[in-house]
Amino acid sequence: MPSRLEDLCVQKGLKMTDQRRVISRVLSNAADHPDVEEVHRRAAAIDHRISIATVYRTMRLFEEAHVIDRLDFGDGRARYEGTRTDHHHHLIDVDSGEVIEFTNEEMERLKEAIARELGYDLIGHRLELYGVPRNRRGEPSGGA
Amino acid sequence: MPSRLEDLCVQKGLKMTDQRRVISRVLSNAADHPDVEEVHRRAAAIDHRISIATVYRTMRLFEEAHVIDRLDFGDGRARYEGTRTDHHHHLIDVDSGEVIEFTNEEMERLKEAIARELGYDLIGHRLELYGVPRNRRGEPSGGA
DNA sequence: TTATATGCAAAGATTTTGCTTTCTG
DNA sequence: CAGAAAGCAAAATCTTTGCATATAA
Repeated sequence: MPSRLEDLCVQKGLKMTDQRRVISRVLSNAADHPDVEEVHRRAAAIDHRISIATVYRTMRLFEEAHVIDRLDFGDGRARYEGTRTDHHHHLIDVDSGEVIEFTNEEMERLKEAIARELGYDLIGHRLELYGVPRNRRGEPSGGA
Repeated sequence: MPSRLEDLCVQKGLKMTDQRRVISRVLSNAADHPDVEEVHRRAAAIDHRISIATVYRTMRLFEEAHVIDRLDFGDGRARYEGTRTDHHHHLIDVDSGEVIEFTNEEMERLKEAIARELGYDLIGHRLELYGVPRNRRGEPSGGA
């Protein structure tokens, strides 16, 4: 059975190879935000005939076709998630590294309003919040 | 005359070398968001006795001391700006690459509220809007 | 003086690319 | 079959680091 993202690829007219099917499946099943190395690891577990170069090339292709979204959590490498219909954002728990997704209608409205006010049409945006759990306390946020 | 950021460094107890003074000055005078290479270029124009390695080390030091903020506009390298008192964000003009800064009190409140609702204390955040000028036309804004 | 900073070049990490072979449509 | 994709390894970016020398406090 074709994965959700595989369907999306076909819909967009992408030529489908075994590798792309596997990567589609990995990303369709991912509940998290894997980086390229992790995608490659999971893909290779399904079918080892897949190189890291192909993963890189495929991620770029998928990104340009809007099949996936590239994320950036500030750690120097790209993370990915399958493109979704809901506009959502991420809160990164800096203690655990956990990523919490959230949606917020007011935020959507506000972003549009700000862009319009500045004379722009919004075509993209990125919001990440970095936080620490509220009931855990005492973390010194001091220097080095 | 010491630059604004040089004062900040001294205030934070950082040992001041000629290189750090020059970098402080470059960043104090920057109205944009230079990357490391650009900082090095400008610093070397003032005093060539400064290596790219020192710029990297100094940027990290300054960032950790909260003398500067690291930004990320999604192009794979870090950008910097002197730390300011106002919480501001960036709208990137994807046509020209120009970066427009803005502040928005409602946004500040909203972010805090969202984090609190999710059970977190906000310690950082990042918001970038990507837009195209509204009075320039012809760009098909199609896509998913 | 003594710990710290700098320069240089080598090493790391992530991502891209040239070229040959393989495969999709 | 023709043009596109994959694999592999080399290269390109951006950033960090080891070590000897120079410098701030």
